[in-house]
Amino acid sequence: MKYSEFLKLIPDSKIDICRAAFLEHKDKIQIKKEAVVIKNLEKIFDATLKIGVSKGFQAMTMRDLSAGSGLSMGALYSYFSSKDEILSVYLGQGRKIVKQVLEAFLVKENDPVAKLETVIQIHLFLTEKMHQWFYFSYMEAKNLNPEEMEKSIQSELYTEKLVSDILIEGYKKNIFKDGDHVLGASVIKAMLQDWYLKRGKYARRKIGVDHYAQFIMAFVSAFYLV
Amino acid sequence: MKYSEFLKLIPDSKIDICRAAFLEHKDKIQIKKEAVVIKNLEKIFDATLKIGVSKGFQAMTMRDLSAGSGLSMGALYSYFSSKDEILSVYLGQGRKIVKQVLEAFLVKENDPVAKLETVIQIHLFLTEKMHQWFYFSYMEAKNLNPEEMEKSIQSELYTEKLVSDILIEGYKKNIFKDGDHVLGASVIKAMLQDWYLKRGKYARRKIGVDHYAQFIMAFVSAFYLV
DNA sequence: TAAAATAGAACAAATGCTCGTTATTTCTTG
DNA sequence: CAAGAAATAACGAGCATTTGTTCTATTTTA
Repeated sequence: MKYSEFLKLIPDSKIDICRAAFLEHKDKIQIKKEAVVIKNLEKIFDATLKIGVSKGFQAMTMRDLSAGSGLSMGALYSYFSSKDEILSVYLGQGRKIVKQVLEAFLVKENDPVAKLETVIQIHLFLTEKMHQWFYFSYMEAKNLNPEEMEKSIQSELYTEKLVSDILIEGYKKNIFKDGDHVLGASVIKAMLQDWYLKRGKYARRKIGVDHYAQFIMAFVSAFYLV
Repeated sequence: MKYSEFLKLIPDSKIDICRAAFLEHKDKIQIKKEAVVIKNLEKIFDATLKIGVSKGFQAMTMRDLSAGSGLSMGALYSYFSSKDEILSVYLGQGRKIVKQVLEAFLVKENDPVAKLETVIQIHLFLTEKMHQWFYFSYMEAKNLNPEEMEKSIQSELYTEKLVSDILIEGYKKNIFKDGDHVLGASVIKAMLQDWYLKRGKYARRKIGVDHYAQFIMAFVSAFYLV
């Protein structure tokens, strides 16, 4: 699959995140009308991402966010009860989308090689589409409270397990070589993460996501295909 | 080479960093006696690393640092003129050590395969020994001023170039396959970085640095060896 | 005892958050 | 369908606290 095809197949993640955040936090948000909430959550999350990526969440002040989102301090606090809550909710909702999309695409495949290619591609495509969110999530996870941080770690391990399960299945079907598949998955994950952690570098070198996906698949295949 | 052997071959990086920092900033540091400076720089850097890794440099206050290092606020400011300067100096000195050690080991090798193995091993061993420094450096680089940030990026690209040069040399000698060696080096770098970015995960799984180095070498060899 | 090093109170600026007020939208009623 | 009333949303100055930094007083060292 090409990235361009992928884009056509998935809904707009931005609005999804805002709608889901509203539904899940309806009781905490002091604003009642859905349309208003979604419109402003989008402003808040957009500004959080923009400022957060450029100077870090800790360094972002509520005044920065107010200026960036176009909402007053007071308005911000009628959507979220604290600065930290913005981070928690935003990262939490993003994680859900990631899980949903990955599973939706993986369920279509049966062959281990196709599954491996799919998980590599879709992970890269997702991180391409939401690259700022991923970068932000990676860099700011340590600023979350312990339980939210745990969720973040679990989310990482979940993706890794998707990969290691595929490797193990492939080995059992005599398609992949034997080996430490957990460590293998870990290393593959590292390569996938590099795509959004070093976005600027790859852009400067004019390496696109389709090319990167194909390269990673070749790299991994060389080691695992029998 | 094993990590245990590596450790015997290199001097204590902690004291090296402090001594180098003193020599280079003698004029800026208001304290005159070298022994005093080095003793206290070590306390300051240790505390910076400890607090910085756990809560991030931005969130670390000078009072945290004062408590953590056992020095008063006044004392801290007779070693550094600002909080940011601590970060700049510490990261800068660390980068120097990394460069020195990598080059010292690489110069001993001639064969591309041996060079590749060396750069993988030494990079991993260095990041094992200084893993907190590397993690801290990676996470806080974006909080540096533009010129220091540029140095940080250059330092990353330098390591990558070490790898890509080896791959290209190996290709010219018909030992390695053809391909996009810059992209290859980039991906190898990502795997190397994972070692210190996910230190906790590997520790929990009881995977040691020697085993990880051997795995990465096998992974890379499968793709590159003709 | 003079120089060097450290201490920690004091200061201005900045920060997260609150709360009384104002503006806007929606509903009610003659 | 007005126009007043009620509900909802947005505003932003102000509060207590915390922050990086400075400065003078004190202690330590040689």
